[in-house]
Amino acid sequence: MEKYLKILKKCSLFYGISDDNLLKMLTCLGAKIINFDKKYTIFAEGTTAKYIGIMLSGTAHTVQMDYFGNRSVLSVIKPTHIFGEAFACAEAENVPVSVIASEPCEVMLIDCGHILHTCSNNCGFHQQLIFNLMKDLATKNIMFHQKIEITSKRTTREKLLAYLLFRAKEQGADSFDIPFDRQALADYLEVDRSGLSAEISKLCREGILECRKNHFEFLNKP
Amino acid sequence: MEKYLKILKKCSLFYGISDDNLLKMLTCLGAKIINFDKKYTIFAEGTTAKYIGIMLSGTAHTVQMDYFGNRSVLSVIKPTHIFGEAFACAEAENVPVSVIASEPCEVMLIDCGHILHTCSNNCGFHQQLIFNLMKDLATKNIMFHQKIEITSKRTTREKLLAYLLFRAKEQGADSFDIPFDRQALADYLEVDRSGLSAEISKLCREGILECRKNHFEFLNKP
DNA sequence: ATAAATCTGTTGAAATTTCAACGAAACGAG
DNA sequence: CTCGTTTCGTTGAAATTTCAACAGATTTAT
Repeated sequence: MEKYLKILKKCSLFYGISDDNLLKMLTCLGAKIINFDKKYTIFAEGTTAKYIGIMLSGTAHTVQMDYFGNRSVLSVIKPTHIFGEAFACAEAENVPVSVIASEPCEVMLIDCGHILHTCSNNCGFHQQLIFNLMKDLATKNIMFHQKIEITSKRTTREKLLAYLLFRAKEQGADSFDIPFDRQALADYLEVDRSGLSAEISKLCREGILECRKNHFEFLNKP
Repeated sequence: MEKYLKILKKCSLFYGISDDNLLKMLTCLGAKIINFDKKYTIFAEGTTAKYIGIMLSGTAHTVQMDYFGNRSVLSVIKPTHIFGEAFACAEAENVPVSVIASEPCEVMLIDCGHILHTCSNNCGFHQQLIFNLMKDLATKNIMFHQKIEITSKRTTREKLLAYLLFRAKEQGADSFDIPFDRQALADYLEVDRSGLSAEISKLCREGILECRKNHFEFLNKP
């Protein structure tokens, strides 16, 4: 476990908890670590939520499929991020999304019941843990607002610009990277991939944007 | 306060707390009650979140406007519902949405700091309150998933059907009401109002649906 | 009850998106 | 390095959405 301490300390779930206590707590919580290869399913749609996941290394996407097989990417999961906590905390019986590794991953899984119901040993850190979890849930709530704000735009161009302006603001620079390839970006924005490519080209031709793969730069903000 | 007890007891925030304790707690929390007329702003976009709201009577909508003035309705708030808790718990400084009364409302406001930071009197109910708040946040998180699932469909028809099928399932009947007028439904689905009206008419002509104002009935599920 | 305001359904034209198909470029495995 | 695979940008046609405008229905205010 100790080899993951550096990552775990950056995880919002463990904010304000000392190294010693963190390690003891993980044992107490029954935390386990599992590896997933690229494209493997970490949490599967339709199953019952029980575990909270913590990404230790690699990347995964939260993905939703509709009847017709259209894929929608809801979020990107990077090291130190936690995931699945909403379904676990709400005790959902039929999770409507999957979490899929987009590159090889190491994931820590913690049974949510162990967090919510203070253990018989009554470690005092549980209070802090619960508090951290609440702040995380609230923050994710707000992130969904952002996704909805972006995808509620009516045209591909507006969605793309709204998304890129958010990322630029987030990284505090006109020059920035995004964590999606074209198809994943199209899925996130809920638009057609080819139409998205066309729109990116158009913005470049218009001198508003410069783009090389996942790297973008605003030349003139619109 | 006592006249609101019946509503408050149905509020998920106070689940598992006895009447006596609830009334004592409200005093301790400094809860206050405010009235809003139709169309009045309860929480304004751009301000700092501090209070959690509890709807006592009336209805409100969570609304978001983009640069160009397009309105998006994110959720409907009915009596017993709580709102604003995500921003208050995350201590957001610039709330990106407004809450607007869609009919005259009575609202209870509680300073979120009073909930999160156990008071000096150290009433024991705070633990339960915090637990309830967490479950609420997790549940709302899942509701956003649903909105995203619906609006990620590509056509007006698919969005409308996805929405109506959710509502039918929710109310456990093929005959059901929705809490939106046409414009609000169009805003929720992120589509054009006239196109939505046209699609509703079309579904009725096709014998799939029957519709009278806010009341819908599936004759043949698609 | 009446007038004013709001909501709703319809239409057709214009704008936009989706879809399918293709070749070029980038990537990965052996 | 080369082959096979995946990603990417482009295109034009078909499908869909948006927009603007209007009239009938419904609701609200006086």
